[in-house]
Amino acid sequence: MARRPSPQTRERILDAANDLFDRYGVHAVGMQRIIDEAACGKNLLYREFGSKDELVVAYLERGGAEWDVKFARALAAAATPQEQLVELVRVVGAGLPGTRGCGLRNTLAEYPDPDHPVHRFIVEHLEKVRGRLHDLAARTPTADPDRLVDRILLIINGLYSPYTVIAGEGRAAAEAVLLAREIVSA
Amino acid sequence: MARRPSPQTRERILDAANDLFDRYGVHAVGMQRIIDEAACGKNLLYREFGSKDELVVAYLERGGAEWDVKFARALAAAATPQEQLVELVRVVGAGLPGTRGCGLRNTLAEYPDPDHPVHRFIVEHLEKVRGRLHDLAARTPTADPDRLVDRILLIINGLYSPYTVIAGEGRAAAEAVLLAREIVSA
DNA sequence: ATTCGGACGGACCGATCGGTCTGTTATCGT
DNA sequence: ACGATAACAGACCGATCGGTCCGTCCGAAT
Repeated sequence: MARRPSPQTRERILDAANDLFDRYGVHAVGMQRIIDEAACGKNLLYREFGSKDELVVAYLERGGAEWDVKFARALAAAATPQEQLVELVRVVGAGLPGTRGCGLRNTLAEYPDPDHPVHRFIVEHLEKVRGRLHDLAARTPTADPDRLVDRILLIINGLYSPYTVIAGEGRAAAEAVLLAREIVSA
Repeated sequence: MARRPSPQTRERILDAANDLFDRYGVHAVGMQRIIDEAACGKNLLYREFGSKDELVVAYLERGGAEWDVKFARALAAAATPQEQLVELVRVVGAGLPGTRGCGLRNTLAEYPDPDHPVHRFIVEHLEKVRGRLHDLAARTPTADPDRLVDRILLIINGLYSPYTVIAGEGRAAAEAVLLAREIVSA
């Protein structure tokens, strides 16, 4: 009959939101700014994403997918589970420059209300991450996989700290890999 | 002649701002909310603090002072520089429950613009922290104090991660102390 | 008792927030 | 060519943002 809805509009909007949320944080970015950046009508954005919260969740889903890529890359780059954990730390550190850290963790800080869907989504994702790390740790010769997970997460979370990200992420990233190597071989 | 300005009003306002900023983040808290909480007139707040940015800086100064207390406590609680570093990690971990992490680091994430006075203040403070850690590390028998500082900071920053703070800060705090102990005695 | 000035509440400012709705333009299928 | 519909722009909504300003009230010094 008539004009068909373009399937890539949703992606274009999400691209713009992703960039702005990553750079400035969720609360600091208004919907109009996203609309300007995406060069779309306000109607279109609210058709694709019913509310800002929904858009934020979509942004976080993409962030979670990026983490999956990191995880897969680390698994592929090393043979043993120990080396894979170290490689994961290396991948995280290598991904820091030019970013503001981890969108999921940064956004979690902006939504302290544990009942908020955005908060719940992030915690859920991070628990999944912990689960996958645990699976990996359980396949290492360590006597206490939980402890190994705690330590690796401590390092990764430390790398994602705003302080680390902004001041000298280079040194921290290198040191994190060395520390991770010692931890997994202990 | 007339009524004298009460010297504790400034503290009362700062108390309210401190509590709200700590709990919800800077961007999420409006001035009116602080005024309501402090039960003061809007005039008074803007006489004591010329703008929201100034109030935020005052809030961060108090956060910096709290860090100084933590540092002093760690120095007093142990004899050797190695043990003092471990103690510092322990103090940080012990201070986590019931908080949203570190106000300075959380606020840094909210002010990504490196030219903004709030951003600059935080980076300046954190560099001072690094300096004091370096002084401490230099008095340990380690061959590479810089590396030791990087590792301790990685742990502390990891503890202050929103993820650590919200999900299971107990395990992380205990593990951080153990890891710090291994690091300083390596 | 009068008066001076600080504390307070709130009206008010322009701008922006998230969100809704309408009108115009452009592109498609028939 | 025509008509249907998606995409776009923007007016508009109430609420809130940071910030200014004014009027009232009250406490203390004279």
